[in-house]
Amino acid sequence: MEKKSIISRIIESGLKNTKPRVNIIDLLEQSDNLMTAQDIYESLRNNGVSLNLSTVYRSLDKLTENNILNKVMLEDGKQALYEYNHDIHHHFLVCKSCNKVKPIYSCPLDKYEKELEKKTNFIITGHRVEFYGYCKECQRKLKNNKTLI
Amino acid sequence: MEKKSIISRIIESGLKNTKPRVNIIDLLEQSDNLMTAQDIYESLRNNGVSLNLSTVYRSLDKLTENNILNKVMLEDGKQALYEYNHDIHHHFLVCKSCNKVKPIYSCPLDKYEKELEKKTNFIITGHRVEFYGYCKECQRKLKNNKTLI
DNA sequence: CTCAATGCAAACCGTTTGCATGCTC
DNA sequence: GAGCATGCAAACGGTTTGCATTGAG
Repeated sequence: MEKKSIISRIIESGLKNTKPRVNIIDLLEQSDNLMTAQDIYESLRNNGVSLNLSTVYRSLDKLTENNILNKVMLEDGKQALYEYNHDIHHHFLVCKSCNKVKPIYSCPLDKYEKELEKKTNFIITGHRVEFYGYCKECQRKLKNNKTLI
Repeated sequence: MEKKSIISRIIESGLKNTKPRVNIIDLLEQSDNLMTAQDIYESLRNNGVSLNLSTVYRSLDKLTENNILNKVMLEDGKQALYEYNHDIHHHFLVCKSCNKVKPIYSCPLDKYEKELEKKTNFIITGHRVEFYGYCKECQRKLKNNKTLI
């Protein structure tokens, strides 16, 4: 994505256009993986961008509030992950060995959600789905090591 | 559940039968709601059981490891919740207003999971699903207050 | 008697916050 | 120039850990 469109996305949200915000969005938009605040901080520092961890957290909060980014909490609950919000509904496939997280762009829950609303009298506004298992690479590694039960 | 069967469940797992463990299992088995470590700690204290928060955490760890309890991390990621493990596959319906968590004992994902395994070459060992929304009571309250957007 | 479990206090670690300074609009 | 954003350091809060003591098997 061009810097210009990143900047206009920030401004349209009513936020101020600052270097840390542009850099964070740019990084996440280009990243294949979800990243933690720490990941982002280190990655930017390593690329010569000087900024503070608390700025990263504050930026992530603002950008998540404004739907430019998504915040994701996986099962372990240790630390939050962030991704650029492409506005495409999706879920995740998480490898329990290497911890890689792959997005899945199909969702089996639409009909089920409607049924559930009727059954429970809830208004359902969203859902979260994750699949846990072992990716192809780790299956191979673990088979060789015989550590996969 | 009777104390006796709680104790035998502990012993069968190879753990030692101690008061904190029996009390924690007993409490969670009878609770309608998921509880945090802090909840458990306070509830037991209020019932005259003297024990330490770190004992609660250590017990919860051991009991979760041994599948007597389940540990659940919701979207906010603030604190872990625990439930007695009835060995029935289920998911949760979470009210974003009152934070109540209701188990749902149906699951729409079995077929989908198989498809996904083929498509992605993952071995899938489990999944997690939560629905977020507003429960009947909170819908009413919020409608009156006009604070539900 | 041995080893696992507990109590207590201190550490941990991801995240948040208060305050002075800087920068965007 | 006004008000939001940042840097820095300190606080927070849930959870974990080291160590001496207790208690189950």
